[in-house]
Amino acid sequence: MPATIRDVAKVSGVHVSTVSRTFSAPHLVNPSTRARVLDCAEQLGYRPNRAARALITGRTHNIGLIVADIANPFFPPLIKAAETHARGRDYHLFIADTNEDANVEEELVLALAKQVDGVLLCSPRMSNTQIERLSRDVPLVVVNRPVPGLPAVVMDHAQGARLAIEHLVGLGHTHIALLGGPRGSWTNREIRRSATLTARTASVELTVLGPNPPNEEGGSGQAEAVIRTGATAVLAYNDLMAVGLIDGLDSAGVAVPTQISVVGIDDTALSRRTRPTLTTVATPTAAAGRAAVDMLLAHGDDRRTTALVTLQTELVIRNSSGPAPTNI
Amino acid sequence: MPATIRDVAKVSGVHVSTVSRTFSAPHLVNPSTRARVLDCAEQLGYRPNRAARALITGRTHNIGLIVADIANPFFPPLIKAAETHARGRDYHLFIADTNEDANVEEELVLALAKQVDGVLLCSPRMSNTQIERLSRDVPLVVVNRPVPGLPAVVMDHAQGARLAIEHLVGLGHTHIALLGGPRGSWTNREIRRSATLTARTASVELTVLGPNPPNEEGGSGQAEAVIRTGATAVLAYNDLMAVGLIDGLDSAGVAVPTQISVVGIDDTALSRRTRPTLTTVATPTAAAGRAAVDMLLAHGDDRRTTALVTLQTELVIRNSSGPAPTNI
DNA sequence: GCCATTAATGCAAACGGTTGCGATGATGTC
DNA sequence: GACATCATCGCAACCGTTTGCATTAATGGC
Repeated sequence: MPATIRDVAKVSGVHVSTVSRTFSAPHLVNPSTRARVLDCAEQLGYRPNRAARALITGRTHNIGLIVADIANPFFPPLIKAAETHARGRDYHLFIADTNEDANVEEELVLALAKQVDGVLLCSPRMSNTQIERLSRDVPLVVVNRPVPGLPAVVMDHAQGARLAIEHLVGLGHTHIALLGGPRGSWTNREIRRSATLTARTASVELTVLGPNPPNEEGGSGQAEAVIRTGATAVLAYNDLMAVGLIDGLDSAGVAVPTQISVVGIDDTALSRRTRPTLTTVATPTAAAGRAAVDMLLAHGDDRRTTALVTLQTELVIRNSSGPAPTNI
Repeated sequence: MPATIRDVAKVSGVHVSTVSRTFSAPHLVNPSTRARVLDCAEQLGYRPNRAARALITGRTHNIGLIVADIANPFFPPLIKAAETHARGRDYHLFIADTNEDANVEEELVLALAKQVDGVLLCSPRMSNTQIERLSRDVPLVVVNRPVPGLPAVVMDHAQGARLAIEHLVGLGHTHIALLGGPRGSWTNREIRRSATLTARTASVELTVLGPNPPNEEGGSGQAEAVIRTGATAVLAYNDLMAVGLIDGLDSAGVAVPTQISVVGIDDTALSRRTRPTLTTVATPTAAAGRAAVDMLLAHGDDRRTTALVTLQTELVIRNSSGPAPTNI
């Protein structure tokens, strides 16, 4: 029913190849016939079928984007940026949600492989081995985790953790708790490593808690444990946990930030909306989305590259952190 | 490089059509040869190219999903539900963000048309006429707005507004303000109509403000105006505006809910995280996503159908609403 | 033992485009 | 005016798959 290239050819009285070239190689066709063809195409409402085109060119002009959980407020800004950026380059985005399941993840990459020119793997749960195997089927760019031999874009969490700890030290805190995230998370290891180092350098005590699930329950459930440590400040694995922790402290009658300061990571939209508003480490999620698209489009078909883009983080000071309470 | 149907045919010593049938019509091929073919396919890592298949079958097994703004917390749960539901039926989702732009919206539908079996249009900004025209190019299901002659799934906002107003009346409020949303929004009209009717029936005063942008600024910016109305309770167009309004009231030194009660609409994840937690009308977004996918898959190719699914809403009482302040 | 069925497979034409090659005519150069 | 060059366009094969039809062999009924 929809007009094909043959319909346009018939109406405009030229061969299909000429119509094809009018769209994909305009400089090869005479301006006057090109005008005529375009006119007929317009008339018939013709639009090239990109899937058919992809069959022979090998380029679909589609990009796959796989995330663990769309509903996690960390991802939408990244997705939005990637989508807009890709569309500006005439690419469309396939988006899939794995529900944090590594098997679903693998299946999705395989299913998408033929329909896209590459896949953006955000915070993958698969093993490095699995990921490397998949990279033979389709170009991959990993986001939020470095995978040896594959292009990746990561946030400088080491820097972020350092900034956060230094901020707290500057406020006079001498005992800080680190509310760790999920086991096996590269980000978590980075934060821990950097926080430990920074605390040691500043000669303050650091107590590490975890692993914990990276959501609100993972924060609220650890409120008691945090209080028991005796720390006067906490750095949480992400904003969700920080917010949950504030809730838990609130329920336990502990005031934030007067009694305990709390710092999150990610600067999700959430952090501006809570009471108190959340001091947090801003990770450039939108920039990460754009960078990932760029890397994919740049590398084209040479799958194996060691390119690693590290994006800087930034401390955003709001109301959940304050001076250490003075001992009486 | 990736194995094609011909490679499998060559290795297993049968014709390509037999290989094809092993996958798309297994009952037509001898069990023993089928086993052999499957074996070879497995060996070669063969997976059917869905785009090539679509070229001849006409079914891509892809669904387009177009939203105005992925970052709006209303959408992710809807997207997630639609994606999971679709994948369970062996469909994948193309997702695109229009940045609230009607032209981008139209362009996207056209661009996606050939690559999908249908498009889910969420809260479209286009005119009915535009939408109807597009429905000739690709099957459409509209979400969050009824379009005559097209399948649609909407929330029962009239019911929601009634529940909210009745809740406030029950708390003793006699003057309520309605913080309206964007001009041209069907949802907004529904809410206004129902709120007005309910208020009249209960003999309480209702002051309508707006139109306003449907975000936090649209709420915080109207705080002064709300105070001037003298109302002791407010129903906002959505949670985002409600949260913004609470912020604005807070800055103006007005306490929620002791001086003014605030009720939102949508029950986004946000509403549980703010202080005070937000009383709101829950709209079943996940169910809407699933219903939309079902309608699209059910109607198949008979484009024009008048099916309209209306989903029930529910009042969720939290801490931003309370008894009307007693006059001294 | 013959004929009608049926199961299993091969053949080849599609689907909607792209692209290397060759044909044609026009142009420029001397 | 002959020849090389070049712009323009048609021809046909091809991308990976499906599918109606033809072919073959095996089966069943009598």
